[in-house]
Amino acid sequence: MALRVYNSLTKEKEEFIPINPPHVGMYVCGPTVSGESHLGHARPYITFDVVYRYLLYLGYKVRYVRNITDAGHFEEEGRQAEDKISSKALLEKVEPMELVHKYTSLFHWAFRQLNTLEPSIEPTATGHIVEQIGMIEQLIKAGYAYVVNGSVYFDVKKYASNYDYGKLSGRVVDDLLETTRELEGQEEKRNKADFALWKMAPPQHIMRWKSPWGEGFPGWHIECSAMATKYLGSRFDIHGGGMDLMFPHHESEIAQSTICNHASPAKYWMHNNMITVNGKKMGKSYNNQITLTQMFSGNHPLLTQGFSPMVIRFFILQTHYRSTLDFSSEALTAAEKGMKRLFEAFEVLKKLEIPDAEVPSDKELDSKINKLVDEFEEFINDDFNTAKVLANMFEIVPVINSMKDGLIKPYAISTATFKKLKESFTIFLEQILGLKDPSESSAQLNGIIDLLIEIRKEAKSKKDFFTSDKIRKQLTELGIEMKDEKDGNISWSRL
RNA sequence: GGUCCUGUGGCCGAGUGGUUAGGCAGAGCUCUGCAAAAGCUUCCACAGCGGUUCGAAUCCGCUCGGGACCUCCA
Repeated sequence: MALRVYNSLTKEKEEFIPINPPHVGMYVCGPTVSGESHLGHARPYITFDVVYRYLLYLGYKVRYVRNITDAGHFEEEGRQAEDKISSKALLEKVEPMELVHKYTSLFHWAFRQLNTLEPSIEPTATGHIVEQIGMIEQLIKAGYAYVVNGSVYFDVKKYASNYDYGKLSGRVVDDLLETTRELEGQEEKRNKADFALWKMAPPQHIMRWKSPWGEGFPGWHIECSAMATKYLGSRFDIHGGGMDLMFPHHESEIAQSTICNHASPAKYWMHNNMITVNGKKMGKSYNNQITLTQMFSGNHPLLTQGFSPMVIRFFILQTHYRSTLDFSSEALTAAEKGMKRLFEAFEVLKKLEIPDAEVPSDKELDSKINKLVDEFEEFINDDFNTAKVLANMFEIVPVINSMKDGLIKPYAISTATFKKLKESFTIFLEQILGLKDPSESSAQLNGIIDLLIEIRKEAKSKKDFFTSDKIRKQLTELGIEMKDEKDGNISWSRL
C-alpha cells in the first residue's frame, strides 16, 4: 500500500509520488527566534520529524529544509514598522544577534530533547538577504511588485487577475480587497490585500540592510520563498507548517514563487493543527503559552508536574496531526502512564526469545499479531496516522506481557511472526515515531541494581522479608520500583 | 461581519455507513509473604432535532455549543 498524504492545496488525500524520485524536497517553516519555543511549537516539528523519518525509512533521499527566522517581521504591518527582534532587544538592552543566538540555541536544545532529527539544511533569514532582494527585483521586473517610499509591495490584485490567489487558504480575493482590516500605513499600498516584500527601516530600527530601495528589512513571506527556491528548486515535494500559517503566509509564498519560478512551489502542502489550552489555541495572542523548558520542569501554574520530552512527543503522536489537541496536565499524566507501560512491554519484547516453531499452536493469535503488525505500515501510510499505530502497539502489549509470564505458550505464534513483531515494533517505535525510553540508564546503575536484586532474591528465599522490604522501600524512595515477577525474577523500572 | 473547521463515555483521543479503537481513571477477579506490576472481565459514548438508508458517530438539513483564519502566530 502506497503512502497517501492529505494535500491542503487540493483538500484531498493523494498518493505521494515524488517529483524526482528517489529524491524528496521538503520545506517546513521554522521558528522565529525572538523568544522561547512553547508546547505549540512542538507540534509541527514533531509532526514533520515523523514525516521525514518515514520518508527516509521508505528509502527516499530527503533534503529537509527548515529555516530559522532571525530577521523578524514587523509586529503589525504598517502600524508599527518595527522589527520584532529589535524591539525586544531594545527592551532587554542586548544586541539582536545575542537574542537570536540565545533562542536558537535553546530551540536546538529543546528539540534535541524531543528527539527530532536535524534538518538537512537550516538556513537563516539574515543569511539570505541577498537572495530575498534578488527575488523582489524579479517580482518588480515582472510587474507584480511596486516601490513606494523605500518599501516594496506585492500587487495581489494584479496577481489574482492571472492566477488563483486564495486557492490554498480558500480566500476570495474580492473579499480580501474589501475586508482587510484598516491599518496605518495602508495608504502606501495600491490595495489593502497587498503585502510587503521589503519595508523601509525607520531610524530606530536596529536590523537593517542596504537594498536598491534604501535601507530596510525583508517582509515576512519572502524569506521562505527565497530559501526554499535556493535549496529545493522552483518545484519541490512537500511544504509543511502550522495551519495558522496558511493565510497569508503560505498563500503569499505561492504567489511569489509562482511569478519568480513560473511554477507553484510545492506539490503537497501539509498543515498540522493547533495545540489548545481549554479549547483555545496556545499562542502569543492568548497569553497562554507554556514554554518547553516549563513543560520539562513543571514550573508553570497549569502543570502539576514536569513531563519528560518523550512524554510530550508521545502525547502529540497519540493524536492525528490534523486534529486539534487539547492540552491539560491530566492528559499529559495519562500519556505518561501509558507510555511507561508501552516501553516496559517493549523492553520485555526486546529480550524475549521463543523456541523455533514453524507452525503456531494458536493460529488465531498468530494471525491477529500479523494483522496488528501489518497495520503499522497501513496506518502510517494513511496520512501519517500515528494514533492508530500506537493503538495497535497497545493491543500487542498484553500479548507480550503474557508471553513473558507464560500465560501464552512460547510456541503459540510462529517464529516468523515473532521475528516480524520484534522487528516492526522496534522500527516503528524507535525509528519512525522517534520514541525512546526516557528511563534508559547507565551500565553502572544497571550493575548496581542487579546486585541489589541478587541480594533481595537471597533474602526472599530465606524469608528474610525485613531485608527484602527494606531494599524495595529504599529504592522506591529513590524513584526506582522493584517488581516481583511470577517466576521469582525481579524486574525494575523508574517511577 | 466573511471564510472554514469542529462537538465522541470522568479526562485525552481514533474512527473509510453495518464489526472492540486505543490510552488514563473507575469496578470485579486471578496471581502474590506483603506491595507493585501484569493478566482476565467489566461500567460509561457518539450535542439536540429531523431526513436519506435495510442499517448512521460516520451522509444531508436545521438548532445550539466550541474553535481557527481574515493581523504577528507552529
